Amino acid sequence: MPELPEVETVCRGLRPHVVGNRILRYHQFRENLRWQIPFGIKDKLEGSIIEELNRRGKFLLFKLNTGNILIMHLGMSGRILVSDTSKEKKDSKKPKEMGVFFHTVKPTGPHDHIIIDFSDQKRITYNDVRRFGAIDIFKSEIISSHQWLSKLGPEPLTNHFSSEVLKSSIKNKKSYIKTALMDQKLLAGLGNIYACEILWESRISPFRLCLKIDNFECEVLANSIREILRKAIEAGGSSLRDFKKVGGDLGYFQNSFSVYSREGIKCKRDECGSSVQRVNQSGRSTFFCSECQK
DNA sequence: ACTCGGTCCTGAAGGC
DNA sequence: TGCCTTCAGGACCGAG
Repeated sequence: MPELPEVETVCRGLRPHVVGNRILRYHQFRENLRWQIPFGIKDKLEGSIIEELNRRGKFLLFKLNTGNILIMHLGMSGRILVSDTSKEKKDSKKPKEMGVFFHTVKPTGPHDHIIIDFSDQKRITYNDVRRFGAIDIFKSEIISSHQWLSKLGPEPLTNHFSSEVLKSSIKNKKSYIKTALMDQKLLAGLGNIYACEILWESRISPFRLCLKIDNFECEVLANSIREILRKAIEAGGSSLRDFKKVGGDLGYFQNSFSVYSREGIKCKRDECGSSVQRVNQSGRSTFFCSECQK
């Protein structure tokens, strides 16, 4: 689900709730998401304070005061929601089982897999229908040493990325440019939606081979990448089916899509009389305008 | 070394 | 109504 703008939106929404906050309780309701959740994660998290929350590509990085770093990926359908348990109404009709008041936490909705309670009664819930998400915890001075991060390409919105960097990473590739844009080793954070949108903006066909993209086109592409991502973040990401911000609100960049999910609809360029096509490319739907994109 | 298709998982939508 | 197929924002893995 979430590409860079959605993960950035989650990161910004979550940050004021969790940074400086102490983790009181960690609860998980299954032992795996995409992969096994590491044993011992509960003990490493409980009692520690979150010092920083950052994003790298599509990963969220929670830096703890213990030196541990919690790393999360939302996969296709992962969501994080924040709630305030002090405001929830007490369930007075709840039977007192055997007169014992064990503090048990149960998932509140289907596909709630992890709940983290903080000392100020804030709660974050990780929900993931398809369970392609992942979570790990590790300790290292060098964040990029983690295997999920070590092969990631540059961040598109920093000065580690430029048209020259893009050019040098694609110049010998035989694959389609669209496939390359979605390759996290090349560039961190783009997925199917934004790859389609960026190519339309750049007027470049998704079927162009990387090695045939010239310097000028790389410059156009690099500018579109920065521009589209910046606008999508500003809009709070795109909400199609699963994505919601941490407070439950929707992003609204989907209203600005030029091609994605617009099969059969007229191309957004006024001077273009053509309509958006959808084709299968390397197993993913590609939306594009064959008139404007060459 | 590089590239591509299959695969994991659940649920929504559409055709018949 | 119900059953079946297709599709979905990701990315690892193994075959070629």
